[in-house]
Amino acid sequence: MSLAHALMTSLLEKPSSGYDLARRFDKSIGFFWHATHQQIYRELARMEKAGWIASEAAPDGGKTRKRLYQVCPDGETELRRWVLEPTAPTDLRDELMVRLRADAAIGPLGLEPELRRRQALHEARLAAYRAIEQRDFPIGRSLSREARIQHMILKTGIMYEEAWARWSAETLKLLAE
Amino acid sequence: MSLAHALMTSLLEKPSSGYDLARRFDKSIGFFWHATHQQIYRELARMEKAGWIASEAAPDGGKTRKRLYQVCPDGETELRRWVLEPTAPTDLRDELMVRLRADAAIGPLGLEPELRRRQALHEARLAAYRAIEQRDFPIGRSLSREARIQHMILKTGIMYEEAWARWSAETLKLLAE
DNA sequence: TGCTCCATGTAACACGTTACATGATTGC
DNA sequence: GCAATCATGTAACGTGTTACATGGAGCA
Repeated sequence: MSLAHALMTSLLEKPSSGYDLARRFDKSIGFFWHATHQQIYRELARMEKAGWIASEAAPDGGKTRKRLYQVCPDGETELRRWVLEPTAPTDLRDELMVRLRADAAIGPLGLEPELRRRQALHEARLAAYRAIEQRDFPIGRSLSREARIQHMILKTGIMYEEAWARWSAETLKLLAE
Repeated sequence: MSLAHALMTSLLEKPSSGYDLARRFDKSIGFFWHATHQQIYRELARMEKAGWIASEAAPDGGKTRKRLYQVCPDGETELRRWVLEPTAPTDLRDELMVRLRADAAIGPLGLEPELRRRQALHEARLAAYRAIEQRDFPIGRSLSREARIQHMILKTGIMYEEAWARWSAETLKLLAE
């Protein structure tokens, strides 16, 4: 269970509603970790029951049903404990790899359009990340420790999309041979 | 549902038992896509019920309970259909990223040992993949289309582990600042 | 009035993990 | 005889996805 900890990390920086979390889930985490609102509401309910977070009606005079969540001391203790647990690396596990392998076994089946689509998709994301990088981490500005780590996380997303875009191009070349 | 299609791809190349599939799940897929034997047995049962695969007792004279599965025409039809479906890219979603983000918010918490552990882990995998590459795809040998695609998939795994090893090193440097 | 967005939720299901169980074969 | 490995399975649970539902607020 790690969605809970990801949400607490977001809430630590800014108390938010489930709806807000669902939409952004926090800039530098949400870019590469999507969660549906159902998942988030369910998890928030569990966390509140466990005493990790607490909620109050949003300060809008009861106009909306919005609830603001924030992290309790127990939640931060739990987060500190969890951070130092060992992690298992995430598998690659991209379906395109399986399709490619199937194409090798019984193909050629015409994967080129899909590869071009994927390449465009990764390049679009790459452009979006780079725009954010220029906006939030301009060159030559000295940054706090926190900002430097956040920048590192964004750069990881950039590296990831670069790698997939390059991979798509290379694989297209291979299929064209 | 894509485990089914991954399994069929493996079975197309070599009819196998659930046990065999669980152990190797096929070289160039299994390296970066792990599945437990329970998942595989459950999936094989479903696929047989759907008429995608068929099984027979292994030709060992009933000595073991081993069953050999192979792909039926309906299964191959389904696989061909599935291969051309559009794919969604896999999220990065590595827990280390969340831990790092939490460290930025409430840290420093001492993530260095974990990062060194992860770096060593990725480098070990990298070495294993490279050994396989040298064994199965020696330089200067001309390869079939199928082998070239399989080589591409292995190289993807190599790129992936390289990227994570490099990332670990860079992040360690950042935390040491 | 009707549309879109805000904001939260229930229910059912698919997929993945962990624990436990069973019995046969192989090797020391 | 005992342990390890082969080979298959059941059960329970945790996480993630999809469909559907509800009602208020803001705007043309």
